[in-house]
Amino acid sequence: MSTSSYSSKSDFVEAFSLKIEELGHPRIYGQILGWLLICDPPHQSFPDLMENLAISKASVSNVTRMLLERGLIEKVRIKGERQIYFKLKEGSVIDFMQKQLRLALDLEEITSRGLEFLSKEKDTDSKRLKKANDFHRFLAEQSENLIEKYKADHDL
Amino acid sequence: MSTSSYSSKSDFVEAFSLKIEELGHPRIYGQILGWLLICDPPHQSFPDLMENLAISKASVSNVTRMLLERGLIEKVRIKGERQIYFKLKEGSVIDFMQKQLRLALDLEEITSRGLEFLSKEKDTDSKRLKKANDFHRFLAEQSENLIEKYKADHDL
DNA sequence: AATTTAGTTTACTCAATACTAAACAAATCT
DNA sequence: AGATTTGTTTAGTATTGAGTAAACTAAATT
Repeated sequence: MSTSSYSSKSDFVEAFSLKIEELGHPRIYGQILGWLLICDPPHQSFPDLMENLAISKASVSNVTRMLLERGLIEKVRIKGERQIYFKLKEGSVIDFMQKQLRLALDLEEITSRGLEFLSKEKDTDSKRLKKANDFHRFLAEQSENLIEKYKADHDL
Repeated sequence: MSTSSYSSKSDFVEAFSLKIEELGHPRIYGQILGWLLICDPPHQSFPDLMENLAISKASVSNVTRMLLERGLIEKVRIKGERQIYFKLKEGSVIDFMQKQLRLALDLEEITSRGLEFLSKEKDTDSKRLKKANDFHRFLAEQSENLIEKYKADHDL
């Protein structure tokens, strides 16, 4: 499987945003993140984003707000300029994936409560759920460790 | 945060399916998986699923087909009975999460191709993308290791 | 063979949401 | 103050997909 590379920045942005979209985010969410990974300069204005991604002003406004709230991008102000610029926040890639890994933690909690209920009911077969709970706890703990280890080793 | 447990099996199923739904699956997808984790007996017929989950026959047919294709459930036949039964496949919980972890691998590949393109273009700043690629490769490798370790230690 | 049972497929409805255009608000410049 | 630039909010369109009822197919029982 030789990784045939992209033939434009747009190609990368599309592939990247498609993957992000699969996770349930709006298309433009991934487009902006992807673009901010490779654009030059690293900070981009409203018109920059509108032109390069072919999206409306309203979309830039709405989606940048989402990304700001989630702490994935930040505003940049430049002296003497009226426009807002946006750039990726340091560590945003890690934060993004860390959020994904919360799934294991959530499922651990849900299965844990399920087990608690089953025990009250003296339910015959809690084996399946117990296995699931074990696995999710393991995964939640270990993946958290992974991130911490990475952060420690790779300075931010 | 004391985990106040559920007060019915349905409560568990709803909580579980809601979390699965967040991942982009249909509601019923998670409902069936959740129910098959706690139902008694572990194998369930069309009417079982229709009644306990309050869903239509068509939905049972469609969603069980999806789950079968993905290898998360399997058919059970009982001698002298015409009905099909479904049960969770052994290891389905692990398989499910392993699929989630593919995200890191996919993003590693996408960022890798992006870097390849940037290098051809002699792009000034590939620092952001390189960092992202590093991180995703780390995560893909390590999380794969985690699963393997778990499988080795916990016999299936 | 005819009828009942079991499951699939088709066609439709309904709800959610992404995205945008246009109206609006706020701030800066002349 | 008036005009222009910059960004937000509102209201509307359009697409997508989940879920179901009903029609259909296949198999087994009488």
